[in-house]
Amino acid sequence: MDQKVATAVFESLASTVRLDVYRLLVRHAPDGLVAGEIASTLDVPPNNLSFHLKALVQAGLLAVEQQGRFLRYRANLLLMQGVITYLTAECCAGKQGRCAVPAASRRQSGASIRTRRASRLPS
Amino acid sequence: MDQKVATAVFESLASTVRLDVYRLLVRHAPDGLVAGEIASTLDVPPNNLSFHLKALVQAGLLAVEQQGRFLRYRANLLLMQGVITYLTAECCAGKQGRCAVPAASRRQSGASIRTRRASRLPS
DNA sequence: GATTTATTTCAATACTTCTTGTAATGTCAG
DNA sequence: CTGACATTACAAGAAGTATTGAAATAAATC
Repeated sequence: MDQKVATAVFESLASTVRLDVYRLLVRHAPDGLVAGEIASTLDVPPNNLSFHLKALVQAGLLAVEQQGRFLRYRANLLLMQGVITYLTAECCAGKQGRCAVPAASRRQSGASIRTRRASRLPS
Repeated sequence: MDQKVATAVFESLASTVRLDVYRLLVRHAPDGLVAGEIASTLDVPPNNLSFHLKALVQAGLLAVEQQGRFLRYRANLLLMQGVITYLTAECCAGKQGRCAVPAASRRQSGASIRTRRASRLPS
C-alpha cells in the first residue's frame, strides 16, 4: 500500500454516488451486482453510473467481470483492509497503552518514527 | 455515522497533503503536533497547511486546541473507527462464512437488507 | 440480418477544489 | 507599547470533477 493507492481510494469514496455504490456492493459481497441492478437500486442514470463505476474499478475498489451482455461488479474488500492498515500504521508511535484504537483494528509495523526537535514549544 | 460525515471524511483524505497530515498525527497520537511542526515536517507552506487543517477539523478528523500562540492538532481516532464500521456495515449481508473480511475488522449491525428481484440474469 | 437490451464513450457545461500571495489576527518577549 | 512570531483569512486564477445528453459498442433474441 502506497500513498497513491490510498489517495485514489479516498478520492473514489469522496463522492456520495460512489460511496453508495461501494457500500451496496459490500452488502452484496461476495457475489456483487450487475450495473443495471446498481443503477436501479440507487436511482442513478446508467451513463453517470458507468462513469463512477469506472473510477471505482480504476481505484481498485471494485472488480468487474463480464457475464454475457451484463457486467458484474464486486467489492474488493481486501483493498479496504490495506487502506485501514495504511492509515493506522505506526499508530501512536507504538507507545504501549497510549493508543485509543483497539488492537484488533491495527496491524503493527516494525518501523520506528524519527523524533524531531520541538523548536521552542510552550509548557 | 451518516453518509454526510463519511463523505466529508473521504473528501478530506482524498488530498495527499491532508492524508499525510492525518497519518503524521496518527503516528503522533495522542499528543499531536502544533501547526508549525506539521508544516516543517511535511514541507507545506503554512497558509496552505492552514487551509487543509481547517478542512480536516471541519470533517472531524482532527481536534484542535490553543496553547499560547500555538495551535495543537490531534487525530480523532474514534471517528476513523466509525467510518470503518460504516463501510463494512452489513458486509456480505451477514451470510456466514461468505465474507472475506476478518471478523475483527467488522462490527455487526442488526438490520437486514431487502433482497431484490434479479430481472433476467444470465446463468 | 434486424431489433432490443445493457452498458459505455464522448463532448460540453457547470461546479468545486487547490494553490499562491497578501493582509490580518492574536500572542509572547523586551 | 513595540516588534517578532505563529497562524489564519481572504481573493483570484488554474486545475480538476460531476452531470447531462446523444451516440456507439456489443451481446442476446427474434
